[in-house]
Amino acid sequence: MPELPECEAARKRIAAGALNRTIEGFALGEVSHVELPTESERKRLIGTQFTRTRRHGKYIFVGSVGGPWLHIHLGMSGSVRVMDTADPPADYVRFTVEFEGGTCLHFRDPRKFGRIELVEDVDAFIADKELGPDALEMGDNAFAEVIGKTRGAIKSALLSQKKLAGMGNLWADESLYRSGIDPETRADTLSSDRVQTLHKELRHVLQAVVDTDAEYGQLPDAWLIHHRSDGDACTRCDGTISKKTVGGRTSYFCPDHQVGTSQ
DNA sequence: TTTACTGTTAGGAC
DNA sequence: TGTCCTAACAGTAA
Repeated sequence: MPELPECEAARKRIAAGALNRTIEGFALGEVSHVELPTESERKRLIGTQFTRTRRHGKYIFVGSVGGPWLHIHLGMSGSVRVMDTADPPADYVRFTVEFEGGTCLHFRDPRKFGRIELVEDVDAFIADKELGPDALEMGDNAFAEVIGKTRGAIKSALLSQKKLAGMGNLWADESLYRSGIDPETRADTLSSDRVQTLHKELRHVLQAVVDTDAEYGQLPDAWLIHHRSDGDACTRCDGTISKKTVGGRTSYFCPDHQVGTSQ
């Protein structure tokens, strides 16, 4: 379930279990329609070790000083796990990095929207994709500037990886819920106070989820994440949760306390 | 059997 | 030129 916090949890799992081990080989699962490193790219990595990780938004990188980076994007349903080679394999494993000593890194991807590729220069990659600043590292002024010149819905703006990298559907809804902003509100009509509130809540949401390693069960029951269904009681007022489509994505919100900008 | 889905992106509309 | 929106991608689960 990969938005920024889920990707950060994945990065931490890789950093904890897959660094400083010599790469012995790779295994491919059922890989039609999945973007993976070519055979010659895989050969380049054999005998080397990963020594560091990076993450920008939803993009995860594993690499070594002077060597190429393995870029991992989890797509809509991807996940990674460090396992013992002897452990029973999970379903939908598309790609496995096998390390010396019986450890391996599994990339699972049921819906095949994820991808793995070799990248020489992470900063150039980020520039090439035109990604915005990482959502957790963006400054107040930069956030206000980007939101202030967006004419579309605020929800769509939050989801645009070119404006800020890392927000996804769930945590965008959660941030707007806490901020009392209707997801359909035109971004450039929000007062600077409301933009500042939104930025504060957005960071709070992402950081709190990062702190639980994206274990949703550890998040407070009052969070929208536990009430994403039509007709649930709002946990912040007397309203009722409803849903609508904004920018082509389902948005859960409370019409009583989440309001737009009045004329 | 039908419908929805946590991400990205090409192509078209404005 | 730029910004925004929609549909499509593939597979599963409710």
